[in-house]
Amino acid sequence: MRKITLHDVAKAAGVSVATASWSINDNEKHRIPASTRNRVRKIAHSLGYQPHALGKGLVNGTSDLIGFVTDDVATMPFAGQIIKGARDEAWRSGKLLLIIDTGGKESVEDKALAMMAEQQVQGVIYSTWYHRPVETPKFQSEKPALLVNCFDKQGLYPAIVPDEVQGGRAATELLIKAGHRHIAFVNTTSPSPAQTGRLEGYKQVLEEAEIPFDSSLITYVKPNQEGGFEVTGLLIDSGATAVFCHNDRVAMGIYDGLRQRGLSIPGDMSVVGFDDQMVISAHLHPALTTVGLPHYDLGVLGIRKLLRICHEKNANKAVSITRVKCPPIIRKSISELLI
Amino acid sequence: MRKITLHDVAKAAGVSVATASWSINDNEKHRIPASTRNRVRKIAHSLGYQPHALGKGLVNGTSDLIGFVTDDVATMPFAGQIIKGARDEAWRSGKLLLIIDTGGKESVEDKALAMMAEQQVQGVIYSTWYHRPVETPKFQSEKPALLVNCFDKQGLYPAIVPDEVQGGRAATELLIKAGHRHIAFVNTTSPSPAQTGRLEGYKQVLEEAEIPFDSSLITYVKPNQEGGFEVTGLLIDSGATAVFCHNDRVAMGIYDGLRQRGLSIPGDMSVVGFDDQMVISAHLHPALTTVGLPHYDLGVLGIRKLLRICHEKNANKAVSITRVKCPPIIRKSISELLI
DNA sequence: CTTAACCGCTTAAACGTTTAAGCAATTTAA
DNA sequence: TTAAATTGCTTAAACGTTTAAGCGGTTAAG
Repeated sequence: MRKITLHDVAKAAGVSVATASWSINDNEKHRIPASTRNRVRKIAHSLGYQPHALGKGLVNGTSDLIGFVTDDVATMPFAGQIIKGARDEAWRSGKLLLIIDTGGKESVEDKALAMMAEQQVQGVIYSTWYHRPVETPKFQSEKPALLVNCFDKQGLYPAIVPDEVQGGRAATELLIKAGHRHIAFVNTTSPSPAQTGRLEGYKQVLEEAEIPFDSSLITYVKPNQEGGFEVTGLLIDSGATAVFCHNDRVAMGIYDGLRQRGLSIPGDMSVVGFDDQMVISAHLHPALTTVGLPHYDLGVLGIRKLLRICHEKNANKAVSITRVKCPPIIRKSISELLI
Repeated sequence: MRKITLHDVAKAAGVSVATASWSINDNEKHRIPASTRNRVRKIAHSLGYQPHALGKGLVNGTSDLIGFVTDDVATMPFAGQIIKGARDEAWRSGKLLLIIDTGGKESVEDKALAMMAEQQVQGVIYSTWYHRPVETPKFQSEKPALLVNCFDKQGLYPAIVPDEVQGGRAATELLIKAGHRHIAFVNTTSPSPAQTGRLEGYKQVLEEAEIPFDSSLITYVKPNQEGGFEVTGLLIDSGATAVFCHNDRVAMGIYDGLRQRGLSIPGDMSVVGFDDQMVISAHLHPALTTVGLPHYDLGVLGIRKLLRICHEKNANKAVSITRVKCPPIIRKSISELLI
């Protein structure tokens, strides 16, 4: 049984292919009377007609695919939310995501961008699993492109990233509002927008609360469980009643460290994480109060902006960085301090 | 600047499009003398010619995309390895993965399968984030299809799944070899191939070691941290010296429970997990010995099998389920028992 | 010396769609 | 009553490839 083409539908309906095409798609220039349109549609459906994306794409000059190049979907799993957001938003416009993860290899990345161009994608989104500056990707076509969860050092493309400063503020505010005044900050040793942005937010809020900045409350560790575990001693010695951790994994390590010393959370120490890495944060004892990364929204906004650029021919060339809010997630790891 | 087509290349090289096409692709039926071929290729390259996947696909009757439909990439992150494996193997044959995750919604799934058909994919892989039986997906074309990490209840399609029985054996053997005789098994309450398979493996190994099966050592809990935490009491009372946990999250809960009672791992209790969920298992104190799921391999084998089916026209219709080994991952949570 | 095979290439059809241009019949405007 | 506009459609070109068929010219076989 051969595949049903538009031709078959047209013949069955006793009209030309042109009429069939206009009937099935709502072309605004060529209005077809409802009677014909419905008849053709009914016949198309009864024959089991399925449009042929390749034929369509060939004449339109573009497929209905949107390229999504990322360094690694799988490794840092919670970043998969970016894809989810992008997929949902793309879906709403009838577009499909063509995802390639490159494993961070530049050769793969170049090939990936070339393949996207070959596929005649509508545009390309370039995304990373953690927020960072990147070398400008070598987009292989003149199609629109933008960066999500990263930004190119030369500032040639629009970018959408989490607002690290606001995130740092949110975390610190949670502790301040609970009455804490001696708030340690366990930062990461890896230079990144997160490292500087969250610290900046922390400082801002302290200043606004008129708490003098005390650099002995700031420590730098590897951003994982081991880092948190090892810094616990210093943390206790510092006299802090609360700690803002660079991320949930560090917080998890500190949980371990405190428990090993017989200290309780939040009784002896209030803890705030960052990232809202569900597998961890929601299931620690007690559940961890943290700040989420707006991954889903990054994806949604990325596609939305990309499609907007696709549609406006008169390219609004204002290349800008959009910062998206990081929401505080309140659970059980902060104690209200009596003042 | 218009896009360079094969036509442009042909004209520049002073040959026909046919010759250009044969020169650029290595067609085995039509050999073109090396001199011509190299000349054309050089010109194509210097003009910056990029093949047009849509034109190609239209005449070939298929795109170079492979459909990958999954219920949820993002939620259960470690399953992203399936995609990684699939992507790597597809890449080796110059194919691209067209991934759609449906969020488990049937309406989305049906639409997704329809869209894959529209895109003229070479074939479709249907995958789930945990191993389970599924209703037979409504594949919308006669293209090859197969299931990965799941199998259809009617057995209409080939499937590739983890070997749960062997995994259960592997976990239990680790404990037996360390000298344990009283081995508890904290199973999940959710019915699944994992639930029955791992138990079966546990039983097999016990029997082979001539340890009588003791049903009081088997408990059933929700497969997460809370489940593990809550069962810790029972576990201690059972007199077991070791516990095989349905998964790493349960193990994490048991870590918490034991620690809260001042018991140590592996001194007071040896623990084996399942899944090798890196964020957890590699970073617990002590690092968790567990059994990995062969997600990456599932992906690789899935694509390999799919492409094989694509190529053999004389459809070898032997619809079979392939079971892939689950490797033990040895870390620090088992103590050698002196016998 | 004739016939057949081969070489290196060209011509042209085909894949399934969209859409500009055009045409006959009918309606509207003047 | 006639010209102009509108309606409802058709024809045919175009998108960028692949590939079957064919065509002169050379070489090999008999």
